[in-house]
Amino acid sequence: MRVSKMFFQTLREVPAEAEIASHQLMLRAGLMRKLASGIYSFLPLGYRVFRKIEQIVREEMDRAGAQELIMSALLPAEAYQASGRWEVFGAEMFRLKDRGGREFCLGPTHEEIFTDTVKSVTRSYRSLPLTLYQIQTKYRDERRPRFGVMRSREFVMKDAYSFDRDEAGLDISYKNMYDAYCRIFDRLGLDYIIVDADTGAMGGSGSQEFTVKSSIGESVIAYCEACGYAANDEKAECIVQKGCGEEKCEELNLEKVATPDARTIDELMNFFGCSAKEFAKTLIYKADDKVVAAMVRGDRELNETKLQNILGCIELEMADSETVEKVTGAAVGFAGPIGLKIDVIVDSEVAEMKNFVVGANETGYHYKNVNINRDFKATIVKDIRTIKEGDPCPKCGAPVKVEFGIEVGHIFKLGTKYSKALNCVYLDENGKENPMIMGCYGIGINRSMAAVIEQNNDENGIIWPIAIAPYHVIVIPVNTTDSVQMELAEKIYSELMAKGVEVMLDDRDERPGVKFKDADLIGIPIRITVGKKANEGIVEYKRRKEKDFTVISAEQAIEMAKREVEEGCAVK
RNA sequence: CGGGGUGUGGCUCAGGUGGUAGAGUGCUUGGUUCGGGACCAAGAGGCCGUGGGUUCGAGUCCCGCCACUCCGACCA
Repeated sequence: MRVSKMFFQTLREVPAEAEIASHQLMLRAGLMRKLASGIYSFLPLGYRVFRKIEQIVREEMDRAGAQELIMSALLPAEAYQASGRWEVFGAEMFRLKDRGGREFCLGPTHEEIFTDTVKSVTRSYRSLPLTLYQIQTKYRDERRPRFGVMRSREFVMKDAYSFDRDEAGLDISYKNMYDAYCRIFDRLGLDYIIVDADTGAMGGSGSQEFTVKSSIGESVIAYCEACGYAANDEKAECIVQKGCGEEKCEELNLEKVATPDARTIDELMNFFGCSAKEFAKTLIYKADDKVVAAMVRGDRELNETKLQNILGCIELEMADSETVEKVTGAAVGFAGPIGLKIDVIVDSEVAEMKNFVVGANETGYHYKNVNINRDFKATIVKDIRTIKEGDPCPKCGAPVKVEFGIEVGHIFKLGTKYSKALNCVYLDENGKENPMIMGCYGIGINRSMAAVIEQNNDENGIIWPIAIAPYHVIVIPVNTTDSVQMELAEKIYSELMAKGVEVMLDDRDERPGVKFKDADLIGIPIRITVGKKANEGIVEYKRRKEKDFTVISAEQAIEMAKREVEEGCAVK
């Protein structure tokens, strides 16, 4: 491609809307343009990268035996109503009606539609196992689109769905996808970690996230360097640290204390002059239509995902102050478990505490020396807190680390959630009907692209891995008015193309500085500069990721580039 | 959904106390340059987000709306 003819534009200044490196660079390098909040167009240069990522995903899916198809993004409501997700998705689903008033949505994900399709085609155990996939546009009306393409309202996802006869078959299909995902993210050049995750709105029995470590990531992961345990914060199990002597502690007499103006844990710490660990927070939640109380230690954060899973509710939110006052009979800030008439879910750590402080359900008062079982009863005792840096690893007990990550892939064991809801069954050898056992597997294409940039950039711009670079090589004649330079540049350009190398020729009548800056910004892995020594057939060969260049003959440069591209794109 | 901020050429931004628009960059043309975002000159490009109000007169003041953006949505 001749740069003079290319539809692209680089920006010298950082667009005001972009906060993070990948977003800034994608705009500055002219890979994409914003149309509206969370909605982007990909321009030719960006789309080339996009398609290469898609292609890697496609190759690995095919290699894993999955079959590609494509479904509409515009979907009738029925299948989602059957699975219950028409309600579950809530405001996040783009909904619309046709002229006849029938309801549709723009698909946020396609479990229901795949299930429905397989149901109508596949009847026999002989046809299983089966894995299908598509690379298709998804729509989610995000609460808050952010970070460019990292969290957008329209995005492309590779979604795959496996159908098996039994759990053992699912385990094999799942592992197969797991391995394919590792190959995909390896080929994309990403540094990632695989963590256990909650199944969330998808339902099912197990799931793992492929996460790229990054400070701007929105998922929180806890991992153990000692044993390799890794899970996201929604999932990471918390265990109770024993041996602090509480067990032997004598239970003191319950005492009601006037605590005017002390509502928050900070205020209470001041008032009582002790640490947050000696308080138990009582949080009032609305779980669908039911109101419940949940208790965690003063220094802990409640884990809403865990609580939601225990309660089995669809929606979970903190109760408003009106509800809190009605249920506790006190202003917000004085809730406690004693005398409450609603279910009380107690964190396993709180169940081990002795003589702690809770709200008295009376404005301006707290109880001290509270003890579980003597003073109140828990409806359920379970782990409902969020893991923190330094907490013991649930596998080996060593302190865990907590970091942020970008979720680029997610795999789930769905089980029969959708096949039962939509009656997707097969006949086994005995002619008996059984629901298919499903798995589903997603990769965000746009997000993966942004993640690669997050991990591969410097102050000058993007540094693409060769496998997904928009072009492999850029040839820069320093002076386009010099016919010797131009002739050599043209020769290198056409010879590289003849060898199957994707190459740009920066034939613009610009000063060399401008061309170098642009080449660095858009991150082309190999740069061949044709300058003063063109008359001797000598050029400069420079890699984007390295600081220095080497001076070699044009022939050597062509050979070297060809070899490097072959190596960089090779599939192991 | 709650709170804050911002809307002025493609991009980054100026425009006290009201008097119908500027700079830099980018773009076009000519010239001088030519190894890390050159210089000179001449141009093109804006119903100042939108609707209303105040006023002789609104980019500027008042009200509504919209869009974009940041923070929060774990406060007991």
